[in-house]
Amino acid sequence: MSDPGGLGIRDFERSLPMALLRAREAVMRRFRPLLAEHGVTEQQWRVLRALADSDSPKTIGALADRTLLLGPSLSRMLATLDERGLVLRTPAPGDARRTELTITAHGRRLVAAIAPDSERRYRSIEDRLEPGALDELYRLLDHVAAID
Amino acid sequence: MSDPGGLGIRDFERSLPMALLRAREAVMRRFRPLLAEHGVTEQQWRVLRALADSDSPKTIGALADRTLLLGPSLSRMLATLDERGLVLRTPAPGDARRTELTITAHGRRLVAAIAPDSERRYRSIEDRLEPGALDELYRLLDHVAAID
DNA sequence: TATTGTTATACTCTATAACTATA
DNA sequence: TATAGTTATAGAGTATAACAATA
Repeated sequence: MSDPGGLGIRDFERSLPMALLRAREAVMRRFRPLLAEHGVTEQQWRVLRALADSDSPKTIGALADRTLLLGPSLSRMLATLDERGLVLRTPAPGDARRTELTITAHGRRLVAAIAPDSERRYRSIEDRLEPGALDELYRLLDHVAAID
Repeated sequence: MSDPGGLGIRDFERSLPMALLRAREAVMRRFRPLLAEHGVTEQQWRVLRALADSDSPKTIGALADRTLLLGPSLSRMLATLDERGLVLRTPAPGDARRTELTITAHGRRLVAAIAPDSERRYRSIEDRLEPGALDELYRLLDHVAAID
């Protein structure tokens, strides 16, 4: 059924946003309980992961691009994470408009505490797919992400 | 860089939820302006598409599964769509607990009005990918969605 | 008792605009 | 004037629990 209602629109099952969302939901259903146990939201986890990823401090703008969060959302979230001692906000040397963000030792410990269970769940997903499926999936997703 | 911070967690770029989100964002960036022009949110569009897809009425529960929305969110949203004359809520014959939902003629006209532009944008995405990439992507996404 | 849906509540995120400080 | 970030505000969605009606 390629045009079920005769409305000139593709089948709902053939909607790329829906297919991406469904896959993401299936994955996140396995990770959300873990994040909840440690008191972090999905978006906060994105921020902590992005900061833990490298040792170089990041500006808020760079972090917003990387985590797909908007400036105002990030701004408030970072204040919360700062209060919890998970991140550090310092004025950028050389440009006082910028804020540099680094993850604290406490923040790193939180990431490290979640990591083993996270990797275990990740592998259980990988094990249910054909060999090489994830590599191919990443490749295609990167292509789609690069369209604009 | 497979374990950049030495925290036992995979690189942020190798996070499946992030890769799925990035791809979805790239796609949605092209569709959101169109939906906004017609005064529907992303989630409302999901509901209208799901209802337009078949002629058989759907219960709220079935619709929630299909659109990946929660009951309470759907409940309020359907009240709004009903007020706008886009959907119809009727008690299910035989089981008064259930509500059956159908898209109205007005709703179908809205879907049909958005469809051509939507399909055009969809094809422009398809054109930027390798031939067959979308078919393969759907196949892999379906596998991931089926893990639970 | 279990199921279907609604209402209540609190929280978070999205989105845009206005504003401050700095460049 | 442009840029980086914050604050303000409105709106929408997420998530859980409590509730009513029906099965």
